[in-house]
Amino acid sequence: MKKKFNIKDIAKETGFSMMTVSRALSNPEKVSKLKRDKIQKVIKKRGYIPNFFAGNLKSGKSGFVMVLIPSLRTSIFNEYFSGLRETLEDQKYQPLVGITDYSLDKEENIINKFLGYKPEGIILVGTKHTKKTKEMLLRSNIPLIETWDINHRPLDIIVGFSNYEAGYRITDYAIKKKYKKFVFVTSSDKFMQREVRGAKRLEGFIDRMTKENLKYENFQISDPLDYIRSGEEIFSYYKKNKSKIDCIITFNEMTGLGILSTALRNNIKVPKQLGVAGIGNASVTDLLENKLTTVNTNQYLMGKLAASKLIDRINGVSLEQRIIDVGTSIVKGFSL
Amino acid sequence: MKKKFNIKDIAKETGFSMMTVSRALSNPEKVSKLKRDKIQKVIKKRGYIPNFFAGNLKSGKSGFVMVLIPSLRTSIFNEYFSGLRETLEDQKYQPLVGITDYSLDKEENIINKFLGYKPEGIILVGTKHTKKTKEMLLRSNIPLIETWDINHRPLDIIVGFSNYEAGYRITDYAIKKKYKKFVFVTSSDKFMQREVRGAKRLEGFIDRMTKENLKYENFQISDPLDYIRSGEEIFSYYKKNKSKIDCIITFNEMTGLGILSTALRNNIKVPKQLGVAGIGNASVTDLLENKLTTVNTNQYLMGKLAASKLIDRINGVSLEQRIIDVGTSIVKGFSL
DNA sequence: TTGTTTAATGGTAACGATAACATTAAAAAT
DNA sequence: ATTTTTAATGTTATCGTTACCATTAAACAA
Repeated sequence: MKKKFNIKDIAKETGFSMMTVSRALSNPEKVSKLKRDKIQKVIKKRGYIPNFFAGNLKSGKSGFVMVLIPSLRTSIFNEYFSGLRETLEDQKYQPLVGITDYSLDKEENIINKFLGYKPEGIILVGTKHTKKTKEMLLRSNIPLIETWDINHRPLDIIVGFSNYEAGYRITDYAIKKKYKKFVFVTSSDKFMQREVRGAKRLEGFIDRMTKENLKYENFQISDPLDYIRSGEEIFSYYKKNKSKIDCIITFNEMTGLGILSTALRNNIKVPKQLGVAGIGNASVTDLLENKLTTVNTNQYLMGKLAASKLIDRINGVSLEQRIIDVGTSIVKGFSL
Repeated sequence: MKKKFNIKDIAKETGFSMMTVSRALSNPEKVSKLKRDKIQKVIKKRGYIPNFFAGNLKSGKSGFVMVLIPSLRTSIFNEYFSGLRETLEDQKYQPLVGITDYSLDKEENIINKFLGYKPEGIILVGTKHTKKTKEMLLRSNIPLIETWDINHRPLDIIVGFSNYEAGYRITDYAIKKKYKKFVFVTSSDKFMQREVRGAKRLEGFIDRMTKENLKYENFQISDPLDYIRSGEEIFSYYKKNKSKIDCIITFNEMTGLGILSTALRNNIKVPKQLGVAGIGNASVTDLLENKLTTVNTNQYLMGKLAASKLIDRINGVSLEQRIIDVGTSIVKGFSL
């Protein structure tokens, strides 16, 4: 094994003490320029790489921020993650990324593991967590942001939007467009236990429907990650029940794109014959010729805001609000 | 500050030695069930969280794998990253994600920083790096995979495909479809210094063109990350030069989707009046009603393969091949 | 001049875990 | 009964930094 080169060796080679070398690295202004330069020269020449583990161990500061995301396989969370990452990076925090696959149990496991990296902050998606997750989080006493949803009892701070409102709003918009016969698409029950936010969107839809005294169906797709296939599933359901359906609203945007694209390919007249809308606006939503009508949930902003509130919190800045609503708004497309 | 609870405290509380506790955590089978259970009970009761930094420092093993990606803002790297991540996670490795924004200098900076986390492996996108990057990587002597490209002088191991071939192949396909007047879209020169892989795709295009004695143009978009706007830029160029263009090939898939969608929206008859093709197949490419013809570059497979080769390498498994080509293939859409 | 502040440096003791070796007791082999 | 092997545990010495406190010299003030 290669012999490691460390601060001690630099100290020996320069003749300075270890502390001076350590300071030259982390508090350069506390060391005379002369020594700093000599130290830098040796570092360059020998290719010294500091060991963060040692530093973190002693200082107790890791620079890590735990970032948990349901998935990065589809593009749903890309903008959100970019917002987070850019802001964290600007402030010299290193995101530690974990993928939960929409599973609260996986979330629990990852949190349990990641706490060992002594993150200085935590950013989660969703406000629903297992009991043990909550216990761990509270016990750890680490600044925490929950995102992508709103409730009135944040574990620490929430930066999100109301999924209920999103469902309600797009439904309201569709009703005003005179559609009468609705289908709301969610993932299968099995998956829905995970997809908490989808359930809230459905609730919003149902409430608006009920208010109008309209009937509706809830169609469930088998694999929410495969939106191409989902599109086909929904379409074949539509074909069988054409007379009973004039508007399809999906619980997320990728599924909306899936059914929209399939419908167009099958020469359905959208939005005349069939209205289609989704919820959420990953930037791909404006790609289709027949742009998807959807609900803007401000992912990028939400990411940026979540990160900056977290950093405020880490730095002990006092916050006026613990619940920050980034809001939702209709994105008018052509599909509805 | 909250008092920390560590192995020493568990040792005290159970009456066992620190080593027994340590073993109960990392080599449970080496500790009698009786003690293990008691230790587990205390851990649960007190919410003990191990400190990875301490462990890593002593053991020299971090469990980290450095994963550098040009961008996660668009969906181009989603599948690749998912492949990587899933495989790494299966083998208990924790990806440490860095975003380079397609910049070789940023890549250098991130590598320099991340080496401090003592990663056990490194996975990069691309085979072109700054001189200092190469020096650092070689000096570090850490198993390394380069991806998304092929050359014959790998720093360590390459798992990729030929971007030249991808450009050549889609052009060949387009020529066989009888298109004659080509535009190849890349990003602006400024950006192209970064977009090494785009340049190679262009080369492949040019070589195929030259062979056929066909003339062509190279149009450059201003912001490759904004494919909606790129679509409009390309389209307005097309409108001005309609008579001189019957086929547009873009250096990546998102830009291809951008121009395809804009063209359709403007009632251009694709593929009759205008052929459109991209290179690369993020799963969104099949979304459009008029599905994009493109080149499959096997991202998910490449990710999985890169990760598993890396792990082999970490484990000292001897490899027959240091250059692994995942290949490319035409994805027949309707746009060309 | 003498006392006081400031800047630059160094010595020592951790941070919290584990590798490596040592020990003991029990089980197996002769 | 004695030796050998195995399993379970403990002791000690770090891993590579930085916090903390001490020291020295120079700069400034009274």
